[in-house]
Amino acid sequence: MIITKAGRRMFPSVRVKVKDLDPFKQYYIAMDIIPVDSKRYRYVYHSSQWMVAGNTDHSCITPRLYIHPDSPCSGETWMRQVISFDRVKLTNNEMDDKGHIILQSMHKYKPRVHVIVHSAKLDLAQIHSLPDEGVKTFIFKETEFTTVTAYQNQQITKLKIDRNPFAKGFRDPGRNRLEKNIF
Amino acid sequence: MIITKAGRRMFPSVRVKVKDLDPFKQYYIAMDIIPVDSKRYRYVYHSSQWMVAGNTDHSCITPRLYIHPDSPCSGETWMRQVISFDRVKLTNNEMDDKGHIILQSMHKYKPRVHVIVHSAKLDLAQIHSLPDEGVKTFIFKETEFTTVTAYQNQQITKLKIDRNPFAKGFRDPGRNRLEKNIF
DNA sequence: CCCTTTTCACCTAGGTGGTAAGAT
DNA sequence: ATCTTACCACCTAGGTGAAAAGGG
Repeated sequence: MIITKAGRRMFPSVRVKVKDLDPFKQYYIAMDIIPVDSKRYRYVYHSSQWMVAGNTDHSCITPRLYIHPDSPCSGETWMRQVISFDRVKLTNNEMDDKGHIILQSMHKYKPRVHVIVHSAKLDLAQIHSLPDEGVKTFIFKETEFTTVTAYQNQQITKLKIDRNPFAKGFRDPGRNRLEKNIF
Repeated sequence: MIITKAGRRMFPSVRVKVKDLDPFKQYYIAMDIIPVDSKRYRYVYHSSQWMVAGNTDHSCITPRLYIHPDSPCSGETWMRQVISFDRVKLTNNEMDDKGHIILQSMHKYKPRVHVIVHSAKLDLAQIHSLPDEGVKTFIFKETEFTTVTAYQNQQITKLKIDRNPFAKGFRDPGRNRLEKNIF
């Protein structure tokens, strides 16, 4: 996943469905992203894989919480829709003041989804960390990813270009012909 | 104000500041638009004014409520910002299903702003009408306007073009030269 | 005749990876 | 040598009034 100073959307975006909420209770739904380990990685081109390239200490950093913009909302409404986190932005700027999720490049991460029971004390404009109770957290192994500032191999670049509507400008078939003719 | 079937933004947008809320209570803030009278108007070009052109019965129509997208939010947060209704859309389509505010063309209207105390029963996704209590309503005489499907005189057209960033394409000075040379 | 609808060029606003220069 | 930054062309997405066509 490319991360920049200004912030880039996470793509493909995390999308979930929820069940077994109380239809009449109010919930926040939120996402954060935590390190998979404390390793720094580098991509070894000739063997086409990520290799450990050192250690990092994530221990003192509390990950930022991204509250889904529909929050708070009734259980009934949440359960009726696919919940998409397509507007969350990732940044490598540790001083970010736009509320984006801050990550370090060349590290492995996994998103978490939190379902938070609304209580009178919670304010959408002020929640910056998870409350102590009333929270259920879910992770999905298949959503793990590695952060970069530029893609390291052409398979991932192609995948991104083919799937993301905003990258349609790079799908020009003439653009690929050159590469294909190399073979 | 131009209204269309698809819905157009209200411009200039209604912007308000609020004071004397309880900083720790939660509030919804909403807008609706009600008729100034039950008259239909037409614009008389040679006298440059709107004239009564018949009666209409608005009595059976409950105006649609536009909930400010930041709702619900704490009094403290509401008071700290200018509250702008720049995303509300107006339509002349009585069958509209996109939640836009429905108005009739060639009528006079005035926006109202409502400050609504949050109660456990209120759900952002389900409020479609004003609750019976816990509501304070404000009107501002200077926000009255007349609806049209095409502008009736060049002063208002010029005002709209000059102020709205999306109409910059019509500001081209060459465009006005033709009209000016008529005199 | 008067008002409405449809389509359009021309904007704002913002999301892509590429590329060359910069930084360490 | 390796990673990052700044800027770019090229997209998506959507908000303007103009103009011509439509409708009663």
